[in-house]
Parts: sequence; structure tokens; C-alpha cells
Amino acid sequence: MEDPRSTREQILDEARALFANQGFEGTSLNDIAAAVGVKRPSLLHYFGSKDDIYRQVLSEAVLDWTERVENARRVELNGWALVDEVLRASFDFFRENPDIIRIVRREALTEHSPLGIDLGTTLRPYYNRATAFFRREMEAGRFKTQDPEHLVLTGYGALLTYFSDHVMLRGLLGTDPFAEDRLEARYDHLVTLFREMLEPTP
Amino acid sequence: MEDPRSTREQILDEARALFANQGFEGTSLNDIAAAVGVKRPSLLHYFGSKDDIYRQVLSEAVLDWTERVENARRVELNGWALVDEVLRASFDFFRENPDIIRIVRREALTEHSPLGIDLGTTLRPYYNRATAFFRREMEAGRFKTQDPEHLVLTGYGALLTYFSDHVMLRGLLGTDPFAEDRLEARYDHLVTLFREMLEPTP
DNA sequence: GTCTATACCGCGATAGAC
DNA sequence: GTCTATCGCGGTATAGAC
Repeated sequence: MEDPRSTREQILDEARALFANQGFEGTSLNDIAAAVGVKRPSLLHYFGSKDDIYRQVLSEAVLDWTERVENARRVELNGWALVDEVLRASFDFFRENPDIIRIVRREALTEHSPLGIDLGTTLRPYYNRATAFFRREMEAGRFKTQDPEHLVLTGYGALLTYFSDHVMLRGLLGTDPFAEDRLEARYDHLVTLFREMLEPTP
Repeated sequence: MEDPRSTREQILDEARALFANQGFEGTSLNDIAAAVGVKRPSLLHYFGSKDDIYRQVLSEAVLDWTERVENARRVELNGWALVDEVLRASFDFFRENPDIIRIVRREALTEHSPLGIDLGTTLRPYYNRATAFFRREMEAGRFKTQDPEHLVLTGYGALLTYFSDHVMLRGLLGTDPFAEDRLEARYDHLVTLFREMLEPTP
């Protein structure tokens, strides 16, 4: 009957789910406390404030994601294999962490995040490395020439949107977009997308 | 010195901008009133409640968008021309109404919108018509065979994301993603995307 | 480590003067 | 049509008992 997670972990877990679905302003400490099953003031024993909880959730999320991508990149692979590896790693991370995706998306929408996390600047090194990779492969003739920056942005949008907008997608498709076969079809499509954009036609 | 817009219009305009940037919960009537230059109770002379203002903004937005797409579709065109026309119409509408895009995106993220607008169900007829169109063209051999549903979703994500996430993109790119030449490059890329996915290779 | 009690503020909304 | 004044609610945060 006991939850093996510490209270602190439970708070972060429930807060993550609520922030994802209702946003920061739409989530009250009461909501989080009720989800955990404790009284509201107890939350503030573990964290200094609501902002504090949010920052913790977000930085943890960004850390998990970058770590995953770094691991995928460590493997020394040629052009196609690297694309496959990073795409697979990202896709798997997204499907395992749908809440994080929606939190990040909300951050991307807001002009001046009251919490002072500049997502664009944080992700910029990864973006630059990705575009540099595609540019290099294109110049070497292993990939067809496309605009590498827009290619990365399109991949980002095509991947992120499927997971972030799944609430709307369920209404749009009439079925659960996170069903196993649906997810596989989505992944196959993304692979096809990059193949069609990049595979040289002899 | 006089603003030609009626107070009512001004309220809707300012509310739209604020809802886009801060979300519904993140925007107070005080914020809107200050932006318009009136006192808070004056807002409620024109609208019954904050919910009322939001609903007005959103339904107006959806109406504008569907009207634009319908106009583009009215032209009787063959496969490629229709794709070009709808893509162009959507792109132009998005660039002219970046606030609406972010409001819609926020709706797509939220499980139970407190305002009872089910975006997925609303857009479903358009989605079905789009996938049916691609399927027909593919079966007729005018387009290469792809998964028509995922193709539409990818187009939706690639198009919407560039406009909805422009705050983050500015940080990511280091320049203004809405600069004229940037927008043109984005549009060209989207055309290329559909060409590469659909153009039959003889 | 978790609770009760409480302080304090900003919010949406209403009533009524002008 | 716009204002001032005010209400009541729910929010975050703090202090202190157990």
C-alpha cells in the first residue's frame, strides 16, 4: 500500500503532469497537493515556492532530454545511421515523456517566461550542431542538397507536434494517437520524410 | 489622436495578443484593461465575463481561418495547383495572424478546455477532406504513395510550429524568424517538402 | 515531516453614481 | 459608457503545534 517514491518525487511527478495539461498559471498548489494526497502547506516544506517546483520540473526535463540525445550521438556512425539513431532516441524519449513535451511547448509559446528560462538559447548549440551535420553531409554528396536549417525545424515540428498536440489529435483522428500501431506508423513516416528529403536520386 | 477602432474591437485586439502570449489563466482582466487604456469594470460592460471575451476571440479566429481555407479551395484546380493554393493561403493567414496561431496551439495542448471548445472535432471535417484528397491523387497515380494521414499531420506541424514557436525560434536562430527573407525561405522549404514527398519519380 | 491556523494579496464580478 | 467602491473567493506563503 505504500508508494515507493519519496514524497518529494511524488510532488514532482504530479506537478509535471498538471503543468503539462494546465500550464503554470492554470495549476494551483491545491491541485498538486490533492494529486499527491497531502495538504497544501506540506508542499512548501519540500520546495520554497511554486516557481521553485516548476523550475525543478523543467530543468530536470531539459537535462533528461539532452542526456538522451548525447548518448545517441556518442556512437560513431556515418550519415544515415546517425540520423536514424538520433531520430529513434528522440522518438523514444518523447513517447516515454509526453508531459515534458507539452511543458516545453508551452515555454516555447510564451514571450517572457516569468521563470527566466530561455529555451531557444539553451537548445541553440544542439541546433547548430545538427544543421552543421546536414550541411557537411550535403556538401560531401551523401545527402541531397536542401536547406539544412529548415530541414531541422521541420523535423522538430513534425516530431514534437505529434506528441504535444495529442489531446487535439485524439479528437481529430477519432482514435488514440498513442496506440502502439499508431506510434509505429508515425515513426515510419518520419523516417520516410528524411529519406525522401535526403536520399540522392542517382 | 482618436483610435478609429471601437472600444469593443480594441478590447478583442488586446485580449487576443495577451491570451496568445500568456494564455487564458495567465491573463487578467487588469492586463487587458491596462492595454486598452480603460478601467477593468468597463470591459464587463461590453462582455459578460472573461470567458466570454476568450470565446469571442477564439471563435472569431477559427471562423477567419476556415473561411480563408474555403476560399482557397473554391478554385477548381488539379492536384498540384490545389496543394499550392491551400498551402499559400494557410501560410499567408498564419503570417498575418500569429497571435491566433498561438491561441490555437495552447488549446491543442490542454486536456479539458474550461471553455468547452473541442478543436479536434471542429477541425475533423477539414482533416478528413485533406486526407481523402491525397489518397485519391495517390491512387490515381498523380502523387507518389505515402501515408496520407501522417503527411497531413506533418504538414500541419511543420507549418504551425514555425509560427507558434517563434519566441523560441528567435533565440534558437539568433535572428527574427518573421523577417521577410526568412519567411520566404520557410515557404519555399514547405513547397519542397511536399514536392519531395509526392512528386512521382519516373 | 506533516499538519492547523492565519496573514495577505490579487483576482473576477457586482452595484450604483455620474 | 465609464467610472469608484466594494464584495467574496482562491491564491501563495508563513508561523508554529505535534
